[in-house]
Amino acid sequence: MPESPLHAPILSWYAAHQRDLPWRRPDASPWSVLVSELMLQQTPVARVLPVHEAWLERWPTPAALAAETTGEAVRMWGRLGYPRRALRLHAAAVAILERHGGSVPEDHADLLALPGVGEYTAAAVASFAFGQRHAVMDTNVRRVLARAVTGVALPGPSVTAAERRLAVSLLPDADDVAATWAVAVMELGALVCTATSPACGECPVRDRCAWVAAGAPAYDGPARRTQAWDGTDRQCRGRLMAVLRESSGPVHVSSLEAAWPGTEQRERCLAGLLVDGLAVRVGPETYALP
DNA sequence: AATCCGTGGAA
DNA sequence: TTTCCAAGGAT
Repeated sequence: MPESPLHAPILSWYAAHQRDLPWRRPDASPWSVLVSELMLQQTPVARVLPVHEAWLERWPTPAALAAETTGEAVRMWGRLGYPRRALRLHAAAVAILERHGGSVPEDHADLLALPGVGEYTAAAVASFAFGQRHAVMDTNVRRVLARAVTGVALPGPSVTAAERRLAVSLLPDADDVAATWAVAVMELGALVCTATSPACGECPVRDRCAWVAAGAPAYDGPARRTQAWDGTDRQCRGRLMAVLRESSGPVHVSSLEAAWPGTEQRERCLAGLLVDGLAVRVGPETYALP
């Protein structure tokens, strides 16, 4: 289906309201786009901006990053969260160098094969960096389509086949238009059709929105489990990683003990960090970034 | 398929 | 203060 009544209003809205983000500029490299996508996984734009800028300045190409240790990548990652993404980005740089001569691949399947690149990120890079026609399904797009087309407040916990069919059916025919459509719907979800308090008064398709037409009914799908935090392994790992990150060299176990009092959990989490490659043991009682 | 994996700002 | 959640991926 080439034409939908949603297309023109959303494309016009995007042309007028899009944010000026570094990875969207005309001179942004595919590498810049790929780095941004890894950083933006589960992480707000505002926190990504400064790290992305420093990252691209230090490592302007995949080859430059591939020449570094993984520890430097983890350190530069800073407090973005989910530091395994830094390892994956480094591994992706190595793979790009080895398999693609140092250039970010254009092919969706090649992108998907890179560490840290799943279905969403592969489609996003292929679309945003190379102007291809793909269904780019992130949480923003899913929410916009759930409301505007399906008429429900929020999408379910995982992408369904029906959602994917819907997204594909809405793709404009032309590659370049489809690529702009993808980023436009995403931007609408990020700026207007937000999760908690959507600004329907500013929405270009409010008069066509199935959810608004239905009276904006509350979410009634399966319960969305909220992640626990206090006392979890994730919190413990975060504390340990912060100690390693903030030290210029190896740290003694006493520093790690000071960061997390529970011995059993601390040792389990430290072992996990070693397995993940986020930390290394450099002496009988000292640890460091890899 | 369900769980795990960080962080910090905003409501 | 507590809760929610922000351009997901790997297992």
